[in-house]
Amino acid sequence: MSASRIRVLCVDDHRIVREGIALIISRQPDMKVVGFAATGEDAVLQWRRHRPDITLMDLRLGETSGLDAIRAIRREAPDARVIVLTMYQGDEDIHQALAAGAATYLLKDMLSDDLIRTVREVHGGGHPIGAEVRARLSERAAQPPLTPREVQVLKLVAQGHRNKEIASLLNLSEETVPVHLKNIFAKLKVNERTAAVHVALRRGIVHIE
Amino acid sequence: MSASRIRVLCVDDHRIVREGIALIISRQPDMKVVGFAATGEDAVLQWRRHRPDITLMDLRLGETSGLDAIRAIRREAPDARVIVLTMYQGDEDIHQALAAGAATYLLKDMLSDDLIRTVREVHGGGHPIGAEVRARLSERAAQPPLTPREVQVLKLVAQGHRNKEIASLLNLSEETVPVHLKNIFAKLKVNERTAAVHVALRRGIVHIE
DNA sequence: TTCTCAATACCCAATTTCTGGTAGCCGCTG
DNA sequence: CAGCGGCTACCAGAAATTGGGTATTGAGAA
Repeated sequence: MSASRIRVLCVDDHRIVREGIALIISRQPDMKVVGFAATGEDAVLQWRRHRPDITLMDLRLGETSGLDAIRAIRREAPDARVIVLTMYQGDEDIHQALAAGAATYLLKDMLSDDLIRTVREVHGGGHPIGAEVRARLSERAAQPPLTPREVQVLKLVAQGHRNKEIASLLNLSEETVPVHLKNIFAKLKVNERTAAVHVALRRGIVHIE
Repeated sequence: MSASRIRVLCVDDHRIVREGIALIISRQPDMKVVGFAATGEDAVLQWRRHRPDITLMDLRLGETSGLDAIRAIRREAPDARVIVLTMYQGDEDIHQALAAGAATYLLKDMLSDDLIRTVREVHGGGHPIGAEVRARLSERAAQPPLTPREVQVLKLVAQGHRNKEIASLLNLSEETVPVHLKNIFAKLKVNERTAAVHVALRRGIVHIE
């Protein structure tokens, strides 16, 4: 065994995918998989235990969020190198992940050779951002961002709540919810709640489940 | 090389996943991957070309649907053995896939050993249905099914269209759309359109993109 | 054939949502 | 400190949705 293999932690909520990616990594002479995790909490625990050189992280891990795991890991070790590897290509997903400290963002529709190359580049300190991901980021930069409160309201709308229920859930006056919605509609360039939910789902601003 | 390896066609729109699954399959002495496809159309073409013993098929292949591919393949060869391997666990997804002729339905959150075992069982003519999948199916059996027209209306609602727009898109009177919605609400046990969309997304009755 | 069901269309009342304002409070920043 | 943005609250009219009916047509099953 060579002296300095790149040690990889593999985080994905689908066992088959974890095993497949592990096989791809393990075939490389200069890499090895040192641990697995299926949830955000477990990812942080495994990271502490193994202190990997690279963490391959999916977002949306069942109940928990890979985003929170990235933040927790980077808080403990600001130079930790996390590569997001996911199927979600919403501009908000991408922005949030990179803002949380991910070194780069990969879509699962990529060749394993490119994954391998990216692991080496990030291990060497690089931040290689693909063309498609870059394009999504600049799209997002051109859009007005929603405030935290607006996102909160939008999530409840996406779950099918009425304005009255949302007001009650957030301890707001019944008159305030429509105000937030008005601003949300303007920012998302729609004029009704179902359309707002549709746009928000596609952009990764809110998620199902 | 042994005389009769199980010949597998691997259909998934994510290259990394395709390669990972192919590695898992190829490690088995009695199996080999004979082809790949990333879209529904390509799946049918590759199936014709290779006539595999087993097709591992994801649903939701970008634009196109794995469901249509299953139907097309089974129409050409009613004894073709297709295993659905996907992350979607909506009861409607499962029901549609099995109704289209899939031999079984696997969730990606499974061990590779179980995948391997299932491939052998299906190749031997079995229809092994997992406990979780079976549970979802019986859930669905207890629900009143939506009619084709109702699904059509619901999809347009999920895209953010108003009743007036839906009526226009489907060449209906403006008065007919609310009737369909009333029936949809009753069947999904909700009382507003956003809640209906939420339920429909979780159950796999409609999809985003 | 009779019966059921999907699909269509119309009516009406109640409720909710949408759209336009104005305005106060608070925390942060230049 | 002055200004800005985020969050809150209220008002009011217009538009859309929701929930209660009834009824016709056509296709397919009993």
